[in-house]
Amino acid sequence: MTIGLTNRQREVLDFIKDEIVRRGYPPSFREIASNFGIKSTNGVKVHLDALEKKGYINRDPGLARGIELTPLAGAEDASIIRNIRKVPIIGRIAAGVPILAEENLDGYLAVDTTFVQADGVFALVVTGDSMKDAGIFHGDYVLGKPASQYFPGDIVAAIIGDEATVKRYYPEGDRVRLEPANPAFGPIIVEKDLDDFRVAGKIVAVMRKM
Amino acid sequence: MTIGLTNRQREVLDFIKDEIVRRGYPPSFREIASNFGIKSTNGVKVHLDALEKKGYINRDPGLARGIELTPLAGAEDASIIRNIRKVPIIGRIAAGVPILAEENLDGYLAVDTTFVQADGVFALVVTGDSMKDAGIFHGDYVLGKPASQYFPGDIVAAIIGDEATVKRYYPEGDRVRLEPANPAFGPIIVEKDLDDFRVAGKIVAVMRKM
DNA sequence: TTGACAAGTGAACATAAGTACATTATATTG
DNA sequence: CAATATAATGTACTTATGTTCACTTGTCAA
Repeated sequence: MTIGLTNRQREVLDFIKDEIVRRGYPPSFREIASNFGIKSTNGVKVHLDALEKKGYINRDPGLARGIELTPLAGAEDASIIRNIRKVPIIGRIAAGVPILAEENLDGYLAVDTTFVQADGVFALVVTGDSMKDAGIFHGDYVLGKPASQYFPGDIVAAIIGDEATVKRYYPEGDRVRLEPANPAFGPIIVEKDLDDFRVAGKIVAVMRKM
Repeated sequence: MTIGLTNRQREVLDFIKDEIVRRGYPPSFREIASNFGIKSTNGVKVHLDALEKKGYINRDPGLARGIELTPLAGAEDASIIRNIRKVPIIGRIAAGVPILAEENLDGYLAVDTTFVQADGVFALVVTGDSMKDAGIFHGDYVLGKPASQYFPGDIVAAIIGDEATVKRYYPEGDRVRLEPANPAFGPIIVEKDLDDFRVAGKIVAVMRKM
């Protein structure tokens, strides 16, 4: 058995999905057959059996139009909404407005609640490889969670002027040392009470597209 | 005719909606009947005829489970969940079943479609730090996408026996070298055609909870 | 107190839809 | 070349599902 789907199986699965979206219920064997020019319902059955064995659909034997899509097939049922948070993506940071202000937003990222429980979490796209050794690369999304207090060694998203940067946080008297995790970079030292400096949140998750 | 819906008609409509959400396809006459303790399919038919006449559903005569909800019935717009995929999390891998078989599943992870477009993508929790230098740590979720072909240097999820491992893929004749990204670990060499070895997918995303 | 409507029973029926099995064709691969 | 996987055909069959019709019961308003 092919591990993935054969071309034909994929075509059949796509047709089923389209029909469900279009009509609200799955097609019958004969409808599938006629769509593909297949002249025997058994030709269809073989495909559906394969799709079921491979975990893309579920069927109750004998049930008319009883094709159930599994999440594998990209079925999105409403139950999913419960474990989802929409997290604002912070883009360019405008001066003088709160970080989560609309001007700064660059869309939303849907995130499973295993990654964020709290409100107020935001996402940021990392630029540069200064946190490489902490497994945070250029282009990664990081999720930041605002906290009332930050501890030495925390990886935080800090706003300096109109730029956000991700670094390790080390308070040092009335200054803060922002330490990269990459020997090729040096630390940034800033005055704690500087007007255009603030820590926006502690990094609680990293997400990378490859 | 009552202008709005009678209580009974509303109940029936709600049941139909629930069933569609729950199973992905509408109930049959007899399923509706049995849910309400109605002993004749005709009892159901009268309700459905009324619902259709009042514009809450559409039906194709004679069609099994051919109930279509109209916008009047509150066929909610799914746009909130349009950009979300549920991805199955592979846990322990049972022998002799496809990797995505139910036995292997350990729940689902909701993922933004910026991270996965294709179907068939699965998630895996990484064990060990053998891919540390590639920014993949112990405990990270990785998303794997089955492909028809894998190229040298691809980071892949490979199944060896009942274990999944994430490594760089290097084909070498009739063998495959699975190369870690951590000098503390050595490569794994396996026969390509070994029964209990297969490449399950190419890693397309990494997600880390911190 | 009649009529209209909602809600339902029960049985017979027609057809839509899934199942089973034997058989064919065409690639691919060792 | 034999073996295997994929993708079908065709027929017969079973069962799931929708339809029709005659009849009942209860409620409510004219």
